[in-house]
Amino acid sequence: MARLSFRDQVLRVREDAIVSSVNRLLAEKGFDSMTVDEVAADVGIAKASLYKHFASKEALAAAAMVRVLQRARQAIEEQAATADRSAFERLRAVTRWTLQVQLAGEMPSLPAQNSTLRATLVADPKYIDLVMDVSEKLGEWIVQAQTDGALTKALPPEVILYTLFARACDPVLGFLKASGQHSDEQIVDWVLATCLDGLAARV
Amino acid sequence: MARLSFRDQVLRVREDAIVSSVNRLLAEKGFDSMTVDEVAADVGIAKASLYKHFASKEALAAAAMVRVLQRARQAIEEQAATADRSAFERLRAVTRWTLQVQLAGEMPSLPAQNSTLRATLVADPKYIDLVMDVSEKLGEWIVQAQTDGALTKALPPEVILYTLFARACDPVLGFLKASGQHSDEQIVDWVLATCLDGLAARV
DNA sequence: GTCTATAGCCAGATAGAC
DNA sequence: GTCTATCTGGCTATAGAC
Repeated sequence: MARLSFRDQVLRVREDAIVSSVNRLLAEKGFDSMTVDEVAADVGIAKASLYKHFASKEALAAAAMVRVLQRARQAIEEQAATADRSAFERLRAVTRWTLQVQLAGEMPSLPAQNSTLRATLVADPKYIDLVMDVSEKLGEWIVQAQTDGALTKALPPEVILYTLFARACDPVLGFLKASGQHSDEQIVDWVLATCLDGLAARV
Repeated sequence: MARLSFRDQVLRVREDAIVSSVNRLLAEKGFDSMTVDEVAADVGIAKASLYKHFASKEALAAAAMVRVLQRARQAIEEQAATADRSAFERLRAVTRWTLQVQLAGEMPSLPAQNSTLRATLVADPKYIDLVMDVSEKLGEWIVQAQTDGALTKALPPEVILYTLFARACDPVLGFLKASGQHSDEQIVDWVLATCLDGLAARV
């Protein structure tokens, strides 16, 4: 990690505040409903200043995605560092982390259809590298857990990986939270159970 | 069903064509990205004519939701009419129907956060009645299937109902279809399996 | 009820002074 | 790099002739 000048440190801190606001607003309202004016107001700077840091609204969203993927990779590495834990248990822990982040309103949600947004994302090497890195590490655990007999062998690893990724935007969490009758931990436990154990009774 | 004059029949057919276009565009691009200009062009009439039929863009979306809910209720009633079928089998059939509709690009997708859209929906008695009707019928089957021992008793019926509803916007279907390596039936079978059987191995 | 033309608004992005 | 002020385009919705 290169030493940063004081100037650059200030800049880093400011950009971090911007990404935090974007992350929260993306989780709250989604990409289309979020406006750059809101972001600027939330950070407390002028809109034109925002554009000195990020080239476009899409670039703001990409930065938020990079940050949440960095957090995900960190969560994965923490699991990788644990001893005496099976691949299945590690996958379960990372999935639980994902659900907790979403329930806490810290998971940015992007529309899968927006083409200019997708173009910005795939043109961002940081984003691409992180997605591939996270996919690869989870993919290894999935194969291992299938070998261990903990995960079903009836599904291809690809399907399992996508199903775990999709927990980041599972609407059931929001439904249950909106009902206001359950604790966050209870909600996470239930959704984790639907994902891993399924709805059909286990004999 | 009241007899309709020829004039009203023409009108009915035209509005049906409008709702079809809205339904497809909502499935394709989502509510925010869909423009009223596109809808008018797709139907082949002027935008001002559209507004003679529907008061707003939100009203268009509500009409599409009502239609897909009517289709859902019909699918439920077809299951209810079958003999020698358990509640669990009926739920599985309806869930399969939902996944097929989504994979076929016929499931309108609306942002859960948009407040003016939500206001239009909850102000529409047709929409509300259909949601309650569908929920009630599925809820009865869920309780029955739990009593039969086919669905897990570890989850409240509410959680199971939401989880089934969420299959209407499961992104895994689109991911797998985008990979282009699997048939639609294969994709539906896999996602249905993740939902009902879960990812963990069954002993 | 259909059309053309346009009003009115809002959001993304920029100009230019400091 | 920060600001104020503005441009530009696109979108919802409507006016008004036929």
